[in-house]
Order: sequence, then structure tokens, then C-alpha cells
Amino acid sequence: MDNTLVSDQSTEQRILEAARRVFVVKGFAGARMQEIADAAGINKALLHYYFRSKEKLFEQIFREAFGRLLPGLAEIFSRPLPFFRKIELFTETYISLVIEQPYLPVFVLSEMHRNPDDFFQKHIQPEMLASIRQIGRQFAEAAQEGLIRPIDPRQLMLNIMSLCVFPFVGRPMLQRMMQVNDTEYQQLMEARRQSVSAFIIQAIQP
Amino acid sequence: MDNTLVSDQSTEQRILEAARRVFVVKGFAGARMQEIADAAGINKALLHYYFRSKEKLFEQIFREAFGRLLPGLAEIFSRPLPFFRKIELFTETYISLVIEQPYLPVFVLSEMHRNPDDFFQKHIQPEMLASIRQIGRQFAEAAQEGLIRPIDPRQLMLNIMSLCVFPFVGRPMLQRMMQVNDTEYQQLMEARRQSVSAFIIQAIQP
DNA sequence: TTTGTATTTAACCAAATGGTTAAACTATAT
DNA sequence: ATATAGTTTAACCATTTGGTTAAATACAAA
Repeated sequence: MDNTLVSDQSTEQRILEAARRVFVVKGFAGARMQEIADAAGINKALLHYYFRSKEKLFEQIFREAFGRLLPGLAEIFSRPLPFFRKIELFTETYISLVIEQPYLPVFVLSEMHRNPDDFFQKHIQPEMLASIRQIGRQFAEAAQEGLIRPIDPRQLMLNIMSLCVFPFVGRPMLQRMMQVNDTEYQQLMEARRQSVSAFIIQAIQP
Repeated sequence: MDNTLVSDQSTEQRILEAARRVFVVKGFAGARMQEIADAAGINKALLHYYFRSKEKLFEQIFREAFGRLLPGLAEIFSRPLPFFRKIELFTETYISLVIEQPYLPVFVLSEMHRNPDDFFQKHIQPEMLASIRQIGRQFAEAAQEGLIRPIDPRQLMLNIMSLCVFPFVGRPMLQRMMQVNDTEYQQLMEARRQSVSAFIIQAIQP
């Protein structure tokens, strides 16, 4: 009565993985249900048997992807740590996260780009915004206390996000522009874990 | 016999503008010829009368967009200027460029993401790569001469690119996360022209 | 007026695509 | 052995979409 556990999980996972790959590369509009089915090693009928529609499948994948992206990061800035240590921890954690799941930022960003408000209303909880504002306040305080060189906290936030995220979002372009192969680029991303926080701290320390 | 000049130009331009808007938001796959025709205030028949196919139309727009993005920037680094001044000039020029044409990076990046190699082979001339390598060498030299703090030149290049480009690519997400309205965000981008170069120089000066 | 280009209208086509359905087969649990 | 869930096959449908075509119209130049 319950072979569903093993079989369901493995097939469902195969589908989800396949869908993720296809959606990430082709986008929602460019993705084909047939291609997803092929990539999962099943057929279209079974695909719709598990996930009723393309939208449903996409939503599920998107929710998973996005859920993994933010929680835990905002939390870092609420810990009782020295300011610079927080920045170190944040960038290192973020970059590590994205190294393991490099598809996340592109996916979220491009979907966000298609219909921003719809997306935002659906997936962003007010708590997230609250913790982001809280981080902004910490930046402002640090500047006022002279702990860091005076800088618009929003610019600082943009800078940190940019340095962490963009090398992953722009990888296809950057990698070819800089003419490095896959393993070299991966090594660069590894090195960024240290490099970025050092760069930021150097830039803002008085 | 030649009313083509006035009429062609204005209609063709209307089409190109409309297509740009649609392609940028929806991507190639998501864009609909009908929607482009509507946005241009004409009908599908006329659309195909001017540009034979969707691919042709897309290619033309893409070529235009991409052509505006790089030339002139690499050139800055070949001028006989102090190193820090080059960085200032580069970031300011780049950010100014993208403020005027904010759709460019998203467009290029997302298309690049769809089929990187095809894209690259088509639109990147070897001269571009040469001048990029040349910039990399300048970074390396500056580090060796002790002009700047020791840093992997590729990381520095990634950092500069990230700081300049990402706030535009990720705008829909960043703007909502930071809860700033359109005019405020534009002001932030204006301010970045100064802010970013200062940030970078502060980070790398010994 | 004639001629040729720009433009519209409207119908049409073929292919792709998301989605459905029914029947059959497999394997497993009870 | 029987029921049940997973899976395949294969046909099918409605809609969308890129693209075409032919006829009519507007319009400016010659």
C-alpha cells in the first residue's frame, strides 16, 4: 500500500531536478514540458501525473529555490558579534551557499525580472523586509559611531550584494570575457569567500 | 519614389523601440510578435514586412545593444593616466552609460545565459578579449609595483564589474528589498558614479 | 494621372505546445 | 490472487504562435 515512499521520492526528485535544470537555463517561457520529461527520463503523461501543470511545477521549484536563499543570512546580522566579523560571516556564508547552488541567483533574478510585483507579493514575507531594514540601521549606526568610514548605508548594502551575487549571475559572460575554464572559475569563487570580505572591510574601515 | 526616408525611419524606429522593450522584459522566448506589433502601434503583417522573422528582429536589436556596451570602456585603460584615475573614469563612464540605457545589461546577460557559446562566437571579437587581458595586466603590474595592495587581478576585475553592473541587473529585486521608490533608486544610481570608484580605490590603496 | 511604397485588414496555415485520456503493463503490498 | 499505485504508449485536442498571402487603401512622387 505504500511503495510510494521510495518510488515517489526518487521519481519526483528526478523530475524536480530535471525541471530545475531546464527552467534555469531556458526560463519559464523557454522551458518545454517535453524536455523536462526527457531530462527526467520519463514521459509527458507521467510528468502531468505528478505535477498538474507547468505553472504548478515551476512554482514548486521556485519556492524551494527562493526559500534556500535568504533565511539564515539576515540572522547573521542579529548575532552579538563585532561589526566587521558580521560582514565576514555574511559574505562567506552567502558565497558558500551560492557555490553549492549556483543556479539560485540567476533563477530568482530572471523570474523576478519578468513580473516583479506579482513575484514579490507572492514570495517575500514582511519579516524579510524588517530584517533587511535592521541591517541597514546597523550600517548607519556603524557609520555614525565612526566604526566605519562615512558611507550611505544603502550604497554599502548594494556593494555587498553586488560583490557576492554578480559573479554567479554573470558567470557565462564573465568567464568567457576573462578566458578562464570551469575549474579555474570555481577556484576563483572559492577564493572569493575570503577575498570579498577583505575587500569590503578594507574599503570601509576608517 | 523615396518617401522611404521619413516614413521608414520613424516606423522602423518605433518597431525597434517596441521590440527592445518587449524583448528585454519577456526575453526572446517570452516575447510575442503580436505584442511587439501592438507596442509599436502597427500590425503583425507590417512587422514581418520590415523584419522578416523574430530571429532577425532579435538579432538586430541585440547587436545594437551589445555594440553600445563595451567599446570606449576598454579604451579608457589604454590612456596615459594615473592608475586610480583610470578606475574612476571607468566606473563613472560605465555607470553613466547604464543609467542612460538601463536595459542593456539585463538584456545581454540573459541572452548570454541562454546559449553562451553561440552568443559569444557571434558577438565577441578577439580584439575585445585582447583589451580585457591588457586591463588584467595593468592590474597585475599595479599590484607588483606596490601601487595597490596585493590582490588577484581577476578578483579585482570581478569586483569592479560587479559593483558597476549588478545594481542595474538586480534592480527589480534590490529596489523592492530596500524599499525605495523609482526616483530614489535613480538618485542612488547617480550617487554611485562617485561612490563606487571611491569604494574601490579605498579598498585597494595600500 | 500614374506608379510604387507604406500600411491595413483579414483570413489562413503549419508547427509547436500544454494538457488530457484511455488502455495496457509492471510491480508491490496485502 | 487481487487491488493499488507507478508508468508507458499513443492518440488526441485546443490554443498559441510565427509566418504568409492577397486584396484593398492611403499617400507621396513623378
